[in-house]
Amino acid sequence: MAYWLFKSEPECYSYADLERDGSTGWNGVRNFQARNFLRDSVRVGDGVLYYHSNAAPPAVAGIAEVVEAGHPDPTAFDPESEEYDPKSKPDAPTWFQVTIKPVRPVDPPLSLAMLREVASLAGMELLRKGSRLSVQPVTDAEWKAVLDLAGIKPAKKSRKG
DNA sequence: GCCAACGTTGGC
DNA sequence: GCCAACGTTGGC
Repeated sequence: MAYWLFKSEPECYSYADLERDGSTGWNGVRNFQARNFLRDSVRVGDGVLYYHSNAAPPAVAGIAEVVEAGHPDPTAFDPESEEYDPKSKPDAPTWFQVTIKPVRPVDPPLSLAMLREVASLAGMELLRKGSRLSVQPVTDAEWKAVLDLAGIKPAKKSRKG
């Protein structure tokens, strides 16, 4: 079980949009490092911090969960899509997506400014100067700290009976 | 709107 | 393989 942070501009696709849709393919990622995470590392059941970039304020707006691991991003094959990439072929896809579902909103959202004030998050990729990675790993400690700030109790581990 | 930081492209 | 030019990201 691993944790991730996914960025989305709320004008484009917000956490509320995810709740409305029930689940979504995280498509349109066109960065190789992020692609590698989606293709190789993100697993079913992983936790996702849903981050609103280019927002006022930029903030973690929700918690999501991975329901399908990496598979080809269909928008890359679609000439009608803005994300179309003719170099990506169905038999040799370049771009991948995972499918996520909403778990619960973070309300009020945890703003970037608030996260910067938390000592235990000082090493977080999101807070690194110049960080632009749209799919990034989150450590166990960072995940716990963020959920704690959001007032969310960690999910009970099923106890061996 | 500004601009720093970054990733990609392409000439050589 | 280098690196300048360019386009994009994303906070402010």
